[in-house]
Amino acid sequence: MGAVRIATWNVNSIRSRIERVIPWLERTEVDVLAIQETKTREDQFPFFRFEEIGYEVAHHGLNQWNGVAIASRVGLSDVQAGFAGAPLWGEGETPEARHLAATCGGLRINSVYVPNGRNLVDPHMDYKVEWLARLRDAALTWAAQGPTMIMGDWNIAPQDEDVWSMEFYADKSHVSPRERAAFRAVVEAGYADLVRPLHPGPKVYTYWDYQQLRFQKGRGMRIDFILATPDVAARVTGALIDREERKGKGASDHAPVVVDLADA
DNA sequence: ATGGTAGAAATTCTA
Repeated sequence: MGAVRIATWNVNSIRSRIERVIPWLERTEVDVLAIQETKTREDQFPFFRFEEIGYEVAHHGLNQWNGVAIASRVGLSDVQAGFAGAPLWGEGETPEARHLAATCGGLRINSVYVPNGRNLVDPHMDYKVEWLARLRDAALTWAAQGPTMIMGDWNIAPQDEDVWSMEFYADKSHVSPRERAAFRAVVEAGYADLVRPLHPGPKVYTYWDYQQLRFQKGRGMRIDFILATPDVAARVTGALIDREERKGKGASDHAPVVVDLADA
């Protein structure tokens, strides 16, 4: 496989964002895009818009919440929705669309949308930590099977420098020791952060709340990550957090994160 | 001025 450009992007509704996503794909020449928060059922996903510009798409969406997809122009096979052991949500044991895997260009691509813990004492926080623990178990298996990438919205800021104010987040979700330990455990299952070495902080963010002019004020969080096994990490030739896509009317609250990989 | 932003769907939930 030759050089490839891989990206992840929480689009916050694929239907409301499609007129940004399609031109962005064409402009940036991304070969594989992992998408999170499609917020749509299968029958409402705009498959044709991707197909008409040369991408195959796999999507996993159950309702108006969550939803993950992978678009690829370097092949897309062995699609798997959900990983083995993934917990169900709540008393109702509701399945949620938070993981999709496919093989693209010789790489095993995992698009993940980690649950939002909401706050430190919410039941969603226990669910989040459990979900990450089970992801870690799956990730350990994947790392032994071949070149693997796990990318998406992790809803965790692993380091203090990954938020605009630790004082603001001190008693909130995303920065707690539990969440950070759960993220670190996935990394320690055999993965590297492909972007941080090229774009160290502080003040490097991938998400800015829509409220309070957070983007304009530079008040963001780094919560979207591309992790990969060492064989993939050794191929990285460049990385970009595309802040331009956070600008203007109709932007997602997340920026796309992009890496370039050299020939295998 | 008791709000604030955005999206999906249904009069509220999620982030």
